[in-house]
Amino acid sequence: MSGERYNPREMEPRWQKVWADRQSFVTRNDDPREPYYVLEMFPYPSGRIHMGHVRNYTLGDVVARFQRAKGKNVLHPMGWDAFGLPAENAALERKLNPGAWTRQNIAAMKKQLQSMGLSIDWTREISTCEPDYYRHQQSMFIDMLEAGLITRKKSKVNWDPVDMTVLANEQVIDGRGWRSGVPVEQRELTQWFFKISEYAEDLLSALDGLTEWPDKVRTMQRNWIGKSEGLRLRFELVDSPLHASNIEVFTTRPDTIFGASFIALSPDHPLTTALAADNPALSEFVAECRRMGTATQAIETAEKRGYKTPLMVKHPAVEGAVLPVYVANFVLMDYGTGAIFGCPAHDQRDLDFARKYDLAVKPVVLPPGADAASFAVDDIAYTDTGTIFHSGFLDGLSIEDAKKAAAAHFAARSVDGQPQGQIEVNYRLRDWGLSRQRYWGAPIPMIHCEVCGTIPVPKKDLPVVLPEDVSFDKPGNALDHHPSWKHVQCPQCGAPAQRETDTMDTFVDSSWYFARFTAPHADTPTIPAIANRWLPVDQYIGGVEHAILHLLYSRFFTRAMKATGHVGLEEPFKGMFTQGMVTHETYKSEDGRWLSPEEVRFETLEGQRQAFEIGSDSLVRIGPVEKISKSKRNGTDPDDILKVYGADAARWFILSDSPPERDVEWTEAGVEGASRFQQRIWRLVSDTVELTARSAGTARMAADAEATALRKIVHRAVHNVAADIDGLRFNRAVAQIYELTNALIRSAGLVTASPGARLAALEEGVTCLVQLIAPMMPHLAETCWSVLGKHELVADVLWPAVDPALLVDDEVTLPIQINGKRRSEITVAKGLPSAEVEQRVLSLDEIIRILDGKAAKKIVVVPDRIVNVVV
RNA sequence: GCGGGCGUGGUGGAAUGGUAGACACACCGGACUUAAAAUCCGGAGGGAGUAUUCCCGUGCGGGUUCGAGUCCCGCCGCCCGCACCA
Repeated sequence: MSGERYNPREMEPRWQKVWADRQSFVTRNDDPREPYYVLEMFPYPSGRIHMGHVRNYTLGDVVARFQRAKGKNVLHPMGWDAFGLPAENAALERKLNPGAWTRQNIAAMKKQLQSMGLSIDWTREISTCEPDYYRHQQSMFIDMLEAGLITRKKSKVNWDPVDMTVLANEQVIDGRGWRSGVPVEQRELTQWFFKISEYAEDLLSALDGLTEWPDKVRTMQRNWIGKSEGLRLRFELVDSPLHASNIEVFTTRPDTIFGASFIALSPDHPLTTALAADNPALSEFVAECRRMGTATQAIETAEKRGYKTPLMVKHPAVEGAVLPVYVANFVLMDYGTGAIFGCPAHDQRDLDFARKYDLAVKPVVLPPGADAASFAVDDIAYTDTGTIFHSGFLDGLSIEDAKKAAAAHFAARSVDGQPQGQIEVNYRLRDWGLSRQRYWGAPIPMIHCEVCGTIPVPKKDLPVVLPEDVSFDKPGNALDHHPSWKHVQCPQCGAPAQRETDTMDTFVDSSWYFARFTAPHADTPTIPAIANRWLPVDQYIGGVEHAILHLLYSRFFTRAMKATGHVGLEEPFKGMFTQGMVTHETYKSEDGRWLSPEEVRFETLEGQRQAFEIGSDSLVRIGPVEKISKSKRNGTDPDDILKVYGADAARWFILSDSPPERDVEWTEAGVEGASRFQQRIWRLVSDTVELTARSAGTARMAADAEATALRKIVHRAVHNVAADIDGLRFNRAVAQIYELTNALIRSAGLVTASPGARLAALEEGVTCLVQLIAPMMPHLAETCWSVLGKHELVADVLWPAVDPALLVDDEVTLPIQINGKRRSEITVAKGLPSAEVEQRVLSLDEIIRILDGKAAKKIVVVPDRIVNVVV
């Protein structure tokens, strides 16, 4: 037996079948054990899994299998984020039916995932493109609409005038449609919105409670929500044309009001629009600003430009002073009030603008230590701390105090019957527009009736099923073009009416799938009691690219589901983990073609690794390690790797090489190493079984020192590996397992001489080793487990119990430092009093020699850790 | 510009303020073999020395400490996110 190699290709499908037949990973909601929910972000069914998926699902599977071994009732489901643009593109480019294309991809990817040996409960599989799923989403949409969480308003979209379609921002390249190549227009459409902005404060403050999330993600969300506290300030117009008598601005720097030298309006401000109506020059300026607006990258470098209007406002704090009103290209309509006051001395943009249009630059914040008489601002605005000066009643105050004083001052005055200044909190976060003028998405369950208005589809008529007999011959939304689908009778008055043909943003689909998994076959969106028992997800794992939108939307949606009675909690994900990317070397031929790893072979010549193109044998340039991408062709197909090395080797390698939050470089050598390690374990297990068989009947002797030493190593490894898996430090867990394996192999070589206690310790160690590798290399572990003569599955066995007595040593080896440099060491009984340690150290021959008669000034003894002699 | 992170051998990376480089990959040497693969044993941060051993070493410069990769201050470099947000 020991001569045979372990054959993953044969064993892996076999165990996958055993797990499936025994329903090993089917999770019951009424299982009394403590629940544990681990979830990886579900994939978009593009057709094939990639290395990022392999990493993501391996990480999750280790957690799932480990928690199962710890006795938890583990929920580890999988589904498909199945709506989205690529299906429509496939329809356009290859004349495929989006639904058929998607379902075929799902089938292929499911097979691939299953070949990875993931411990997934496939009975809970869901796919967002099936009416079974989205009918509940439609029903919740109606609930949320009725609860006032959804609104309908006009909003700008990118419109491709040739394809007659709305484009996502990433489909706009240099201001042009990605397919048509024509300039994109901004169009106003009436669209549905989730009122996420009403939850801005809650979503922000609750971040503090998400202690098991990466700081990076929390910070990104915080910035995205973008809270800023300031003052809404009203400036009286000198003349009041056009029904307006004042201009409202938002500022976070009311302390600098005495430095104000102009007012700037957004090109989209209502007052601008009114002024432009009979002013062609202004309306041309506005149009120009809009054209700039689409080319997002140009914004950073765009010059500050303005148009001076005939309007003037009164300075709110300086009697008799007036300020000019400009329309400026850098003022955003959808933040604050769409108007600002410019204080050039203390804001870089305002300064750039003021220099261009020759406006006053009056410093009002004096830097510490600067001279009030001579301090001036040149080309760099002063934005640091200081003392307010040249500012009337604010003089001498700190910035913070001046902000408060200004707020109080303006609150007490009134303009047009309203306070001149009001404290206001603004958020960058805007409402979540969920309408997509797209076919392949969940239909929004609304009906437009000329008589009754826009009304929800009655719940009894749900789902509003997406028709799959569609044609993509015409540009635009295929759903809108369907000959019959949108024509319905109004459910209220019976008159002919039209369905809403917009579909929901796919982010809606992914904002609640984690809740659906808890009761995937229920005929309501959730069964609240069950959802509440499973949620929040204990450990959610995915890429950092979803750090903002998906996670924020899910956090909002969970709150909305709570408000509508579908769950009883607000935060969906207790633990969040963002994995790093999978990278690979890049290869380029001499004539500049990217080569895939399969097209390259390597040789080591005089210690130098060189690459050659297979076939032509011409030299290949080995390029930098980069994220795996199609364009650079530096990816390996997971299928090929699984076929050659097996799932376990791939899993093991991807866990072993880097901490999971960092990028990992996929290397052939690395996965080969994993494969070799697999064989070492297999040999160790086989040898142990053989030793046991040969020594049958030999009397067991009492434990000797050797046996105890081995047992200590084993128990320590069990303890440490558990702690490392718990902390998601898989690379360290792997290192621990390597050390244990090395120790066991060494000891297996010694056992032959004297069986008995040592063999028993070896057997215990090997049994534990198999259990330790089980979460990571589950197929190999099952094979070893059965060879060890166990009858149950290792997947069903509890994590080995650690004997605490074996974790402590009765002796410790302390390093001895002289002046902080390690010079020697001493082995003493654990817990030996410091005074005694000190005495023994000083009487060591070696220490006496090094000290060479010099007296120790001080001796630091850190019990059971280290000794430092200071001379 | 703002925010976050990271700098340790040839490489990926270990290291509650306490022996820097665990473990692995790659490499080198040896054993086995007709040979290769596989496997096993051994070596290895840099420098000096036959050697016991000594000196230097965690991006750079300071500081705190008996003791700093780790903490503090100031730089340099790289990566990521957001960005005309008033």
